[in-house]
Amino acid sequence: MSDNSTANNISSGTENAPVDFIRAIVNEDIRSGKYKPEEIRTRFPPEPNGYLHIGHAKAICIDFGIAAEYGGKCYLRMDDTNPGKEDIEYVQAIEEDLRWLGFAWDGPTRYASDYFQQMYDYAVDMIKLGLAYVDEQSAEEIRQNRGSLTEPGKPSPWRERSMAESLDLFERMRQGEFPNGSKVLRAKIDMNSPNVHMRDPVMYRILHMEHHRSGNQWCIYPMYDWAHGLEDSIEGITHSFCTLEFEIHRPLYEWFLEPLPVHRPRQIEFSRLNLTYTVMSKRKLMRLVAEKKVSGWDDPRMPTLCGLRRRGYTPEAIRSFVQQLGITKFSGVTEVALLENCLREDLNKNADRYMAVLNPLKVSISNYPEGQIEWLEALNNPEKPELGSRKIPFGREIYIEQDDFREVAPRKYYRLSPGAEVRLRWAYFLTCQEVKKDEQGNITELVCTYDPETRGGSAPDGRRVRGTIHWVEASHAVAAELRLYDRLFKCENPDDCEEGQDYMANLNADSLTTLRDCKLEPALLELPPESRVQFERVGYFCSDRHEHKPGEKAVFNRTVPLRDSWAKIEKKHN
RNA sequence: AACCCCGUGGUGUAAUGGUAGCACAACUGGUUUUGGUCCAGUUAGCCUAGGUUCGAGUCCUGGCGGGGUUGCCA
Repeated sequence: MSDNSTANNISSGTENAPVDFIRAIVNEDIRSGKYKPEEIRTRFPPEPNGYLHIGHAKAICIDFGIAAEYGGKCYLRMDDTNPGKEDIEYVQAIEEDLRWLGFAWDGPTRYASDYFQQMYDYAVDMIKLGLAYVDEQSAEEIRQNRGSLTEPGKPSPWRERSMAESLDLFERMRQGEFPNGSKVLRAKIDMNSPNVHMRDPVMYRILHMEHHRSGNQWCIYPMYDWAHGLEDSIEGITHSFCTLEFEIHRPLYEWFLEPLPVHRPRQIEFSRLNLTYTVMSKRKLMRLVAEKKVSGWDDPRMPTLCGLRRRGYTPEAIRSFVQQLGITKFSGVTEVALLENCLREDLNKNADRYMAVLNPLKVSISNYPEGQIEWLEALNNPEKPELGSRKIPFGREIYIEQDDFREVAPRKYYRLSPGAEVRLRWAYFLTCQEVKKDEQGNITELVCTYDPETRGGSAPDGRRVRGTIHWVEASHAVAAELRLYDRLFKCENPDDCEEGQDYMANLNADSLTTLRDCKLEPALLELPPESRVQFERVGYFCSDRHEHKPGEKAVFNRTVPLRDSWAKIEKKHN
């Protein structure tokens, strides 16, 4: 994987970042001489049973970011120990999302399934050590005998069977002599432990099932607690980062490794990311897809990385967001506004500006020569004049935004109204002379005059106008489909709902508005898919990855609107 | 209910035991050929009660509050 050899030096922006508790631990391990900086090994260990989302991005930035900062290595390992749920489709999607986010793992993609033989051998050792036994209770019996949070468990009748018998049975489990669910290998720990995970946890279960990588080579599969620490150990991971729900598993993680002659990584837990107006669990996201509430895993309203990508989010914005989050053990909820701020910050600097009219209103300029088109110069990005300019056509008939005209202008309304003068961005001053309507009284067209002296947008006499509006010349306008996305849920916490309902009841019915009669300046049609741009005064948009066809069909997704202080003013006055 | 973890402005987070700071959000004002951006400013915080200490957000104990755990999932 030569393209993976580049260092992950895009960093998570840590130069001036405060030292969080995880980095403090790593620093201490280096200071004490336990590891040299370049020996630091981390891993990102997804289970290939779903798509990566913004919550994973936090883990990814921590895993890859910390390894990179110390000059260590970070591996990508598929935690594929449950063939019933996993699939190659997800492996490829995970790899693609990771690359898109900007991270390169060290070496090839690794698989827990590649370690099945070693794990099996160590399990045999555990039996020989008297630390594991084959149990023949049913799943139900095991559950019952585990006790509860308040009551101790009861030992299995098979708990004290001989080592030789367990060895024989375990070997035969592997050979496929027994049906699913008939036997398991269990660790012999403590049925009275207040930590229920220590009450003789299952290490192996029988699953006669084809695995997406190992095929039919195995019919017993290791459980997470037994497998994960070994995976980390085999790979020489020094610091194994995971989320808080695994905290209570840490004693087990350590218990399994302790008697074995193996390297012992340190597991460190941090709080997972929660976002307002968002659900994050795979199960909940899966249901949105299955019940067709969204168009798929990469629907631009989904918090999946592929969804955010299609929406127009940049990898830089996501990384910057994670860096600003910090790392703690406190389970809170982050406002999605912070993410959006990171996005706008990046896009403001890097997105070229264009003009697009979402809801067109036709304007005829009565004193502009009929049939004449002139090409005016417009800056691509006022934030970066060095990015140059482009030419946009201007003519007698143009479209402006319906919102930019009011027959009766409210106080502080700086846009067009009868008799009022505004500036057409990059073009001329315009004054509204006449309003045309149909029989129902709907405004169909405006007749205006322009001031030829104001070409480019400034008046030689020094007169000023308060408002500047965007526009698109009619004969060159490109028809486009624009998709305006809003938050998927209508309340901050989608799980906060009435008795008998669930998060599905909190879906925002207006999370998608499709506009099919939009008018774009011609250059936009030529942009390749996934071009991120700003439609001036409107918002940031991204040409759709799948449906936008350069030269043929313009389809843009609204990534995030521009801040709209006029909307605030108007709301306040109503 | 038992065990584990965690409590700093509205939100996310800083602060060798020594002046509680940053970002986002909200609100003011300024600049502006995007009602964008940018700039300046305002509001607002150590869960609580004791203890240790010259001095506690930080250390100890209790209380309260929140999260996690009771799959042959990860």
